[in-house]
Amino acid sequence: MLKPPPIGDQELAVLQFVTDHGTPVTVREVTQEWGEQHDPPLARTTILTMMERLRKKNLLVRAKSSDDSTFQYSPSLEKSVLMRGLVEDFVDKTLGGSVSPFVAYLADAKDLSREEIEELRRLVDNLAEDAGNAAE
Amino acid sequence: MLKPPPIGDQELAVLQFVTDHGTPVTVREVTQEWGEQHDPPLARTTILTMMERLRKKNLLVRAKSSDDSTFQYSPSLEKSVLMRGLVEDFVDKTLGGSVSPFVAYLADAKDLSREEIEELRRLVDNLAEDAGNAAE
DNA sequence: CCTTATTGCCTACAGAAGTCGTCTCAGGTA
DNA sequence: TACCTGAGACGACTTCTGTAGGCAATAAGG
Repeated sequence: MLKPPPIGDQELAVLQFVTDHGTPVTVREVTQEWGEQHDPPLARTTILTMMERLRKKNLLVRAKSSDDSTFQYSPSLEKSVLMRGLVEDFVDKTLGGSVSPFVAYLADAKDLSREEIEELRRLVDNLAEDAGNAAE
Repeated sequence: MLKPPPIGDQELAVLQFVTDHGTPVTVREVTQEWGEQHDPPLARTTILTMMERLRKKNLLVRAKSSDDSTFQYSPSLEKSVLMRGLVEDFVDKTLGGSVSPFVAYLADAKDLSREEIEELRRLVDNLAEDAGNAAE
């Protein structure tokens, strides 16, 4: 798992759609529910191509529908895992492994909900605790 | 400034190098101090191309060196501003505006240094404070 | 059986990114 | 002056992404 293949922006968007959809989807569904309500609507084949490319990258899997007529695509990773990978990648590659810029950004560019802040705080507490234990 | 042109990974790496360098740099310096210690060392012209492309994107500026023989490149954005832009972009585009995935990532992918944790805590405290004030 | 819509596959093409080779020009220096 | 060198400009080639047209097989109707 040394080299997660890079994903294009649009590819990612499709992947997110499929992932968020919950149940397996067909190309047509993605086209209609996602691609068509786009500034220039995306052609069915465009979606298909992207989904196939995602499949090559092992981010989607597909299986024949029950009536054996079309393919149903599903994400091969759980959303949380996917997200984590994305974040990890970003932190590594763009932020050079340091997480502070991320939080610094949050600190003055975003207005987080109270819950989010609370979550962050809890998280940091956990972090500190773990680090403390690990250091023993 | 609605549309910051996308930056390639390698381009970004160069930009980071220049930004972190502090003082203006020449193409040769970047080549020697950064490009050459790469798995396949990067040719001078490669660096030059990337730096010029970055200049087209207004992320680098250049000026003749004092002896008027070469160009000195400097970042056109401060590091913090650059970082923030990158993070903002990522949060928007990839995380769909939500920070929770980031938090989730931290929650179990971390090995943060003690200093980093400290910094995080400080930031979170600030966050909470600001939110409190802003909520008035 | 012939026609038409649907699905999947294959191919293509333009634009960005990554990587360089080559050309040219300003300076030195023998 | 003739030649070598460092620096920048250009152009070229490759891969990846985004987008899609066309074709073949299959299902659905007459």
